[in-house]
Amino acid sequence: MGRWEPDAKGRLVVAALELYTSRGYEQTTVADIAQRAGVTERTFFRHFADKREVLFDGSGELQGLVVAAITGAPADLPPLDVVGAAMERAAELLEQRRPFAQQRAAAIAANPSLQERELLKLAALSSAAAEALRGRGVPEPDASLAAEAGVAVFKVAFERWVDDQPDFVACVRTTLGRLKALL
Amino acid sequence: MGRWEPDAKGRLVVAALELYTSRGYEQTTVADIAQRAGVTERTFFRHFADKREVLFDGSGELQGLVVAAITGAPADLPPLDVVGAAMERAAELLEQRRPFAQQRAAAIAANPSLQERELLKLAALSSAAAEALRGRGVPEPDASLAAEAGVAVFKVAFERWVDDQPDFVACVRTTLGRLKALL
DNA sequence: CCAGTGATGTCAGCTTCTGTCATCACCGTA
DNA sequence: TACGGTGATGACAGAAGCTGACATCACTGG
Repeated sequence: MGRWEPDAKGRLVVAALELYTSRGYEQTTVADIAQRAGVTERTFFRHFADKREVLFDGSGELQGLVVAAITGAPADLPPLDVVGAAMERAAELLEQRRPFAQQRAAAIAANPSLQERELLKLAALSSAAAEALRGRGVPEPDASLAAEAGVAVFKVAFERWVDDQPDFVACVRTTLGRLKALL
Repeated sequence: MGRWEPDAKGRLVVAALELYTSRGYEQTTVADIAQRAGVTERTFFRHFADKREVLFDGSGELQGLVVAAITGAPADLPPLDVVGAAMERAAELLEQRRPFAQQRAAAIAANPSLQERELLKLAALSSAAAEALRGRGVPEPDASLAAEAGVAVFKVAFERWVDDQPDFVACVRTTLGRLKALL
């Protein structure tokens, strides 16, 4: 055994989610989270840039998956379907952690500060997707529009998946279908 | 003349935008803004919920315009065109204040904290638009998707308008056209 | 002339977040 | 075995964001 218990970062994530859920984000101080995780407040800020970021540790991984899927998609697939297929890849990450994702989504839905951070992560995802589309030769503004539309599909599909639709890929497919039908 | 100079709120907005522009959002303290506006820090927080909100005072007005436009649109117009037409109504607000809007957009683009707040306002706009569409009988998930797509069009069109395309309505029209072509 | 109202000032205090230095188990190397 | 470097953590001070409580005082209506 080391000098400290291992995985301080993971303990901080769990502690934060528990406290955000039970007493709410605003009523939770970083000192509370740190104490529950068995570290000091200063250590929290070494692992996470701020009090919100503790719930968004996996966003980089998700973005990497999506970008790779866009880059590796068949060359003749239309932009919107490329992004749609890439969003389906997110299922691999999500389905494994369904209970965590649901509890996390509930905490975020309950607090505007956390919603802001979520929206920023989704905007970053959209920018990265647009960049990947441009790498495939899709011009502007089509790349940005397809990326934004894809993220919109993701948002709606994710909401349905959290709200008891068990198959995320199916959620994305039907949602994308509805979007296409709108025109 | 009253006990105090009138329009403290307006002076705070101007002072904040000037300071965010010249020395940056993070390097500006609320005390700086208040001093430049000739009030105390406490008065700043009476007019604005936090340091970011000072740049988003007009967002409620914009949302009201858009919702009214959706509610009052011709009954047979397809949802996406309803939202598109509503976004064009934003031109009335924007074209009047072009220099202000440009300087404000530059400040926001330079700082992630301000971007978060902007994204939250746009998400609120999207929610309100979806609600207005539902009021017209558009079912879910079509209402949310059309609203999200409309906001995506707004974002891209706004970016082009700020970047020297003088006619906002034209930006919305051509951007919406590109989106439709994607499907 | 006077009481009520509303915008502001003053001040104390909590929380978030940062900079800086100290500690000390672990690891590779001599 | 001894020893110096490394990296995660603790301890502490302090700036800045934000809130609650109370005081002030021009203005307003009666």
